[in-house]
Amino acid sequence: MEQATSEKILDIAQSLVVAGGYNGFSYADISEAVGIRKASIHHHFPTKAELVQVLVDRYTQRAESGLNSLREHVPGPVEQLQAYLNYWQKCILDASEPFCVCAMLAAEIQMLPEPVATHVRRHFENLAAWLTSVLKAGVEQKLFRLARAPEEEAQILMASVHGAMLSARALGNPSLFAAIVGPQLARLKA
Amino acid sequence: MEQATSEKILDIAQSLVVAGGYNGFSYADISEAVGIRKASIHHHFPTKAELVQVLVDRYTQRAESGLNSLREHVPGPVEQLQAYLNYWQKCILDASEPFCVCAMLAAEIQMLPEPVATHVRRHFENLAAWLTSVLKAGVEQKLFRLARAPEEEAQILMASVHGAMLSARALGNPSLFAAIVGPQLARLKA
DNA sequence: GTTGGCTATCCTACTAGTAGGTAGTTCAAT
DNA sequence: ATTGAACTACCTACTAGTAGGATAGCCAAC
Repeated sequence: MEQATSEKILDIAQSLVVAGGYNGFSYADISEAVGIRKASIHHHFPTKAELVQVLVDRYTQRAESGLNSLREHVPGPVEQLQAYLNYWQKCILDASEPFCVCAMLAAEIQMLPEPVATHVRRHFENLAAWLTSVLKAGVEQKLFRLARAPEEEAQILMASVHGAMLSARALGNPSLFAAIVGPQLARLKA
Repeated sequence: MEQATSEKILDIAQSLVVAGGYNGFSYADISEAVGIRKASIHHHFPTKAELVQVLVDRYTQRAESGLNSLREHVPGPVEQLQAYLNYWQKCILDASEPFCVCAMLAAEIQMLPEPVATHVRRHFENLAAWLTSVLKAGVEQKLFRLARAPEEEAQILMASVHGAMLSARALGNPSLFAAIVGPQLARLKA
């Protein structure tokens, strides 16, 4: 089963966004990477704003269903959180996706087309909500002992994850991600 | 005393970088904001890469001397750290500089001209080193009790700061910065 | 079962506008 | 007289986006 062209376009565009943000790539870049003419990309995605909007939508959709399936299939809040962090650790270590699309776009949110900005904001809200729910479950089962409200601890954890991605990238040291994020999980455990 | 044109150019360029990153602005944008022709900017800064390089250099220089003067003039490691965090909290709340130039550029470090990337990396190293030294001093004076090595805690703190900036921006909630970063300082205190 | 239409995909060729950058000039202050 | 800083005018390359045509597959109707 061949992959659909529009999916290929989105895949390439996503890796380009991860590398350089919204203004860091052009239709010509995608064209070259996919092996298709520029005009053909406009056939699938009339404007750049639409392309990125669909891209972010797909990303948030996948993230949400991925997180929810973790919550269903992984036993225990501690393991769920660990699985989430492991996922990113792997992505960063093997450079398959060394940065979160939405974190990248959030940095330039002021310059983004409004619909894209809205989707990015929603991803942050979703992620915070997921982390909150896992923390709450952990507290109920006496697996976590939090110094603050679960909502607050979720925000702290999310910020640590994004900050750790940034440090790993800035210092060119992929293993820094785990070194920063590991202790943050550890200190939540009861 | 009128401000020098080259400084005006750097000021505008810096605010544009903070808003949209390296590829988020053009000489035309600066031209308009400064009230000068495009070619005149090239007189001061022949290439965009040089302009941003000087910009980052000025930024890191200021940051380093600012941090060092904190360490000299503010009594006590706890207060020094608090002063650093307060500085950013103020910048974000009054929107005067709602994001760190180097954090912004670090996100797109793969696409930056090599000399710029090097300067950005150095800022991360400098900041981590400053935080480490303050934490060490605090431990010696029994003001901090760290669960990990000071170098590690410094990385965690730095990541929290950058992640908190990102969350505040993404969610359009400036006060989120303090809500994330405050508890991180609190948990270090003995 | 072949014809004819419909649609999806991709193409060539083009547009207007913007990117970073250059050449050469003017002009005031040294 | 020289210099620094500004200017006008321009260049080439690239940007997102458009117009219109070629090819192929599918799905009737005959």
